[in-house]
Amino acid sequence: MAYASERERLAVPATEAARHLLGAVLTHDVDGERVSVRITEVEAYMGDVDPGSHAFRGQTARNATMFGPAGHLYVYLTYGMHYCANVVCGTEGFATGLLLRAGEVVEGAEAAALRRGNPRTHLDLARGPARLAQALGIARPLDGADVFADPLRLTLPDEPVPDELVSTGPRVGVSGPGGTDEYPWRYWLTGDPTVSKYRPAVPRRRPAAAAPAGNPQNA
DNA sequence: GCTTCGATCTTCT
DNA sequence: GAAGATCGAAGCG
Repeated sequence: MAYASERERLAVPATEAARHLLGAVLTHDVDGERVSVRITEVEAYMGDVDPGSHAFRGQTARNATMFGPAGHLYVYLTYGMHYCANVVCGTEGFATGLLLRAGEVVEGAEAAALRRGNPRTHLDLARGPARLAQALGIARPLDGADVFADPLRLTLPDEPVPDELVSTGPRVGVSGPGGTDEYPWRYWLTGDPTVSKYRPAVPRRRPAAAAPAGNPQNA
């Protein structure tokens, strides 16, 4: 079936697979409640050569899925409260993947809005990696799931998106090497209204000094 | 409208 | 013990 060849289209470097994934539709079926998202923005992570990747320091229990075969979902919790989802690409063992950064809900918008709580507009339903995951109902138990098998279903476009419709740029939220335009590994559909706004990576400020000089408590 | 900050907890050093 | 592939609300102009 088409499934085998669709998986093969992801078994290439993430920078290439990105053009297959843009415009693709990811569906998640939870108890008959289906939400589908058309992917409009992705970010490539290139395994152990990529300082911005979770896999940079080698395989751990958390990122094991990234080291597996293409076409599986790597789901992780970030900042203690948000889930993000990657589609694993490339060759097994090389830990490359594409972070789903943004998309447009094309099916099940009501269910997605319910999960999201308080979206301002339809476009906000899946704009941003954590929002997209939440709209689709993706959480940790889906880590390692096959995107071509229940309860997920990824449908790639018949043909890769033409280059002229794809923009590239620096990655978002990645600090240090790998976050600059030295690695333009963020891809989006040019002009798509659901693409998340670019925010430069800034290290969070440390909490105010734990022991301020003038504090009497600090002896 | 844009900028800044707090929430919250897992994972790795 | 510290940082992190984020989001949303509050504050300010």
